[in-house]
Amino acid sequence: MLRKSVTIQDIAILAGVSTATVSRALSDPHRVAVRTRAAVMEAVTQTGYQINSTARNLRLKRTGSILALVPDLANPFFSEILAGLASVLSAAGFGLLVADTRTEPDPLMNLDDVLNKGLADGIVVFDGALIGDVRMDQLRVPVVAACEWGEFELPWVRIDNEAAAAMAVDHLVAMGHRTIGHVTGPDGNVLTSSRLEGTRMALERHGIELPPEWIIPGDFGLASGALAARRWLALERRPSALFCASDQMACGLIGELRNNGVTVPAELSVVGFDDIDLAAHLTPALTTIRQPRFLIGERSAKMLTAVIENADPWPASELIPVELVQRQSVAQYPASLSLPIAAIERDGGPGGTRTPNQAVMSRRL
Amino acid sequence: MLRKSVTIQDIAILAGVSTATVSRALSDPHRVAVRTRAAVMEAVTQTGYQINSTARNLRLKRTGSILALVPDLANPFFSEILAGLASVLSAAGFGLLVADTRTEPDPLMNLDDVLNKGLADGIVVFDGALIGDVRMDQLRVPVVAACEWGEFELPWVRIDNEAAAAMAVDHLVAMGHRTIGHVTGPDGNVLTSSRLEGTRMALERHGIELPPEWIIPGDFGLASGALAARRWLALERRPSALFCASDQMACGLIGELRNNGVTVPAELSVVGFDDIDLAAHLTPALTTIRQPRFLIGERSAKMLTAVIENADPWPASELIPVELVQRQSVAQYPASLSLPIAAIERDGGPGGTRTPNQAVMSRRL
DNA sequence: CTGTTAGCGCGTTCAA
DNA sequence: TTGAACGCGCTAACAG
Repeated sequence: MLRKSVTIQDIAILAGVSTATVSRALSDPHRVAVRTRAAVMEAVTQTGYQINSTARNLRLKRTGSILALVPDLANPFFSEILAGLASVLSAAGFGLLVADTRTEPDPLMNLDDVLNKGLADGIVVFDGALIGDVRMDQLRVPVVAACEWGEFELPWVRIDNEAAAAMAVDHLVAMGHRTIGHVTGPDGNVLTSSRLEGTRMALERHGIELPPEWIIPGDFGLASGALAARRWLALERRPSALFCASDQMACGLIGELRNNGVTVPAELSVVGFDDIDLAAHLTPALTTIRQPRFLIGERSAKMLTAVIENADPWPASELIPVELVQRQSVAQYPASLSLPIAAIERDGGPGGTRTPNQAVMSRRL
Repeated sequence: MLRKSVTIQDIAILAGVSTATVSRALSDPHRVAVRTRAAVMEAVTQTGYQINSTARNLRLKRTGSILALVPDLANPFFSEILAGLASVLSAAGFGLLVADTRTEPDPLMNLDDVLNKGLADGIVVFDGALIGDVRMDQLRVPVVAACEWGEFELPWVRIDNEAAAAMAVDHLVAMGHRTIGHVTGPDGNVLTSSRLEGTRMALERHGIELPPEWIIPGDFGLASGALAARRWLALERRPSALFCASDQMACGLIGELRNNGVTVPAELSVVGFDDIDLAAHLTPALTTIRQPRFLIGERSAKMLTAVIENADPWPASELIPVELVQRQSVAQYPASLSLPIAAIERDGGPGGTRTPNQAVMSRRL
């Protein structure tokens, strides 16, 4: 397997030059005479020489890779972000190292260690829960916080969760709903609180009450969506619309409702969050808030490489814009309007569920 | 940011010993006197020393990480496999480097290069399409092929796609279906052909015809499932069951059918492939072939680390067992039997759709 | 434009 | 049980 590796020395001898020249010919070709360069290249192709990046990195005092710290690698939410990361990193000559913060050697092992172990030239952290108690003042490498965030001081890339939640609520209000509930994420999560807060504030702005029993606890997962459905069914007074803090929960919710003979959006309108691939292919297709995940990955990577290369110590954080994707899980309220025919009879024109995005977006305050 | 890093030298001076002793105290503690070991450890904690893995790797002639070559990082199918890989790799002290073979610097850049660039101590390749024309005889590091495979000589970890397809078909036959179609993966894919072949052979074994028009082309994606639904609807003579080569297609299919007023499983039984998370939460919950993705990752990693550490040149390839997960997208045929009461009347016992796995498994030849 | 020299930080002989 | 010395393969001064 491991054939004796050919080094820069071998090339030097073969090409009749010094190792320094070989190094230059490889890293900065135009700083070497054409003839010698040719000789070097000849030797390289002839031997199949491959530069030893470990030695190079040692000399350069770098590692050549950046590390993504993900709370759950198996969660598809992150895969597209990783793709975004990889696309800019590989273009910039960095490798992408991934680690699951929940599975690590010791789960939750001293994060300070991971951050300072010198495994990477920079780190993207997706797990806000972990960052809380890290001493930011003595980080060895630049760190960017993506998606989640907390009270720590760190450049970040994320969406405006409160504004996004407000977008969902505004849409439901624009569609005529006045009784709106919210299915939340897990307790203690920043995303949970900010989306709930956004929901609260938007409702308040519209002068709409949010009774505590309409705040249904979830955990972003499918199963908790199904649970939420049962909570909703058990309600004495039910809201006509539910804004779920994740698409997965919306899926679970809609499925369980159907199992109980409740039709979405006829009997309940639902808005999700994320715009996972499946959202467009559910029945009904899910109206949701789209997070540009690939873009989040790209921006995080760009930010990190900028810090590393320019030594720009403090890059500007970025708020990634989200958008409302209207599909078919939200109906006009009262229900009669959701039937095109009824809508025509009443409004004298095609209203109902198929309004194009812009129409509704512009109704926002 | 980058504070002057403390090296083994600093520790040596601080502890009043030589660098060699420090090195030993760290890598092989019991080969050093208790007192000196304590002194070293003291100096280590005092300074916050972190071993420089680049230097270590250079000395040890390794990189400390293994590389996963994935055709599409954004595809959630791989995320769980990556989690499996990461879990055993990090336990074994390796880092997990990921690269998207379609996005790489030059998409599809010379694979020989990637494989031999010396970026990793071992490689897991998930993209069978890439391996085809690599010269296996001069690989610098061990390579394991996962999931996909071709005609090349390489240790692999995968499921038996033909047997898995047969499992799906056998189940449908056991449920009374005699007209069964298949929605395929993309052209030219090994998975596509093996699953189709498995379907073919199983049907033949049961003496059931497979008319060409019941082989509906797909590409594993959601949209192609919806397309397949329209193909099925347009059929003059329709099969009573469809085996889809991926869950995503099954989702798209079921959704589009519902849009057209066709109910699954009442009017069409559907079996998927993969058992993605959502499968259990669709309506109807999807009966499917479960691929243990996390396990596939784990086994690939174990195989690779075994080769690297033991220098076992040729580990035994592994066939990962799959299982049929029965849920609600398959009905007894003829349709009347799908009602439990009818089943009881006829069989004198609880048959129907809820038969435990084993019952069906054992019906296989 | 090119060669010489000196490390990057570590593990590991070989003696003591 | 420990220390001195060497070198993994490469790049960055500094001469020439």
